[in-house]
Amino acid sequence: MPANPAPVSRVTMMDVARRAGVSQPLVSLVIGGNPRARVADATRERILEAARELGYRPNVIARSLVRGRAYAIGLIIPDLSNPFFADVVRGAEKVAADQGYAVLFCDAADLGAEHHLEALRARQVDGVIMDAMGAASLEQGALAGLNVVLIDEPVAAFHGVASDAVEAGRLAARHLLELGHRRFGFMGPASDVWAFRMRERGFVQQLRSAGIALESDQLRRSAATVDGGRAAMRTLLALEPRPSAVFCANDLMAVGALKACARGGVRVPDDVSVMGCDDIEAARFITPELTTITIPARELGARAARMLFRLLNGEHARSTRPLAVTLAARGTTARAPA
Amino acid sequence: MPANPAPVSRVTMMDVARRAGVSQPLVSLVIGGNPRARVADATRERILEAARELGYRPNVIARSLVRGRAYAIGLIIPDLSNPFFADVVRGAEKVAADQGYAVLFCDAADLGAEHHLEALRARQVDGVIMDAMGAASLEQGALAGLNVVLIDEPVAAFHGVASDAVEAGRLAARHLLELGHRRFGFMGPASDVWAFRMRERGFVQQLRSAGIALESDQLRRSAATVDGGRAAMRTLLALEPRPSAVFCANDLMAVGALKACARGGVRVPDDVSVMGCDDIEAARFITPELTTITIPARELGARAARMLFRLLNGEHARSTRPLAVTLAARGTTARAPA
DNA sequence: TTGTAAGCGTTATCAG
DNA sequence: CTGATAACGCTTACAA
Repeated sequence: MPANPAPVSRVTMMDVARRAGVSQPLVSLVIGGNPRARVADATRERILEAARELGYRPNVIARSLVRGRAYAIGLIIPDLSNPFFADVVRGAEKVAADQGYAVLFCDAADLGAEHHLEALRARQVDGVIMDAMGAASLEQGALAGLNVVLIDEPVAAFHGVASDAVEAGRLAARHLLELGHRRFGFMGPASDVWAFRMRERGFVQQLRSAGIALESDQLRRSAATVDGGRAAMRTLLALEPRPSAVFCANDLMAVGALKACARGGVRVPDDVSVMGCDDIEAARFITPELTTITIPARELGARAARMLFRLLNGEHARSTRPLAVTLAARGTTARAPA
Repeated sequence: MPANPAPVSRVTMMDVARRAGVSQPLVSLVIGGNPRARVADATRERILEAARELGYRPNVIARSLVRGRAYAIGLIIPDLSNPFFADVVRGAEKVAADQGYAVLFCDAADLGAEHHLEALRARQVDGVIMDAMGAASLEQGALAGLNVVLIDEPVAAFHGVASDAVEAGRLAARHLLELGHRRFGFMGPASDVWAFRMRERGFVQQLRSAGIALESDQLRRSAATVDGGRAAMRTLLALEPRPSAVFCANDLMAVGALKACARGGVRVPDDVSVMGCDDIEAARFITPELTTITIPARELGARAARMLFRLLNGEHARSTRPLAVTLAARGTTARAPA
């Protein structure tokens, strides 16, 4: 059995200083790599060597305390089991790691955003990235005084990056219309998550401008999960007349919808066309591959991180325009049946 | 546009002390919640109220410095785009958050484990969880002096938790044998990741004890991804005679294998049975649903975290036996064709 | 060029 | 019970 807890780093600047026969602050000067530090080359060498021999590693905590910067950011997402958010995390983590920042990962599925925000505050994080967490509905002041970048949830009071969710809905509608569909269905969660609302809006708008109105029974509210999609599709399939094309608020729902079709003996895309939104990797696992709207999840995370760092550096973090989304026409959509 | 960087927490214990008319250390005593702190009820109340009014929040960084504990752990995984690891992360994060620990998330896909370990060290993390990162092949000393818990990679020198990977392979073989298959294929990555090696070993062993040997051409080396699986399956299908059952080292490969079958006009499971391993959620997205071995990813992460905390508390972290894996017999396997 | 002194926000150890 | 006083490891003036 391995040995027990060992202190991580016992070697301090003081140790290095003693070994090199200099004062501790001088070590700080050299190690800190301050470019304009004028230290005799000989001493510098001596210090660096002493540090190397001792295996010295700077203590970020101590540095944080004195500099008032934690060199860490918080990242809160609704649920890592949705691959879409996993990509957002990857994008943000990469950028942060490149900058030498740590990412304090928080999944709000269990503990709730407020709780995590409290914890992040206590850790003095330099900023927080939140994805689709209903920032508007957070307890008053949960975000006060924090450097925040919101993903896919434009709120005037905060910085943020977003995908072009309305366009996502429009693209879906356009694609389906072009295939000759005239009778539609839509499914999305009841929650007030911005991206879902906008996707729906874009979809409905585009249909309307083609002279097609959606009755309320063509518009199903259900959880944004596979099970939710399955349930919603069942009721949609029971409609009379039955929609020939269905747009799902995200890919997980679309997968559920497909399952419901398979179970109900409804052929996709021959009898009914199904579209998702997000373009998670699994969209191409299924057969036929899922027609969907590609949302650049990784880029969303990466941009949010970049924007946050710009903020932290006092640069003007101009809010960029929505990230472009694109149609990924694949196998679950086809011309409307005659 | 929102306002610029604001210091996170300006209120210190000193402020609270002044407001309550007591000394700062006394505030620490009260706030620290030390149960055996004998403080006059009146003063305690006064302090707590002052803290509330000022909106005081403890500064974890300062506490960390003096206590020599960061109350944070590092979590390094190979690649978050594999949903299996996302589940591991979820499990570990939940446990850590419950304990008031922060999780410094590190994806080794881009920067490499060594780099992240260095960064985690500098942050004085109390411990590190690593999943399938080839700890054995890490640069000498990269883990030295760190409290480490390894997932799915038993190394004598470190604590760890693992799934029963050999049994996973055996279960797959047994299932396929029971279905009457006699001619097999296996695909796995060339890397020396423990879990993959053991899955293969269990599979091969079980077949051998049934009197069946695998020729080298029935054993394909390929990346543990969808593309890798597709490529491997292509060559497997070209074999003469062709295997009637194929076990893939993980679900992503199996998905790729399925794609290759579809493309090659090979019916699953009628012509050939395909099995995966992991049981990621997407295993049930496809049709027919993927027969696979369920590896309790979340539990793996959760246990690793629990074990790490036991370690940190100086408790004897008994290494538990491998986590049980189970067969999930679904639609991609069937009786061997006549 | 280098050393001294002060302080970041806490906790912990002692005397009063 | 309470309150100085001294760390924790580092950065940053300011002296020498």
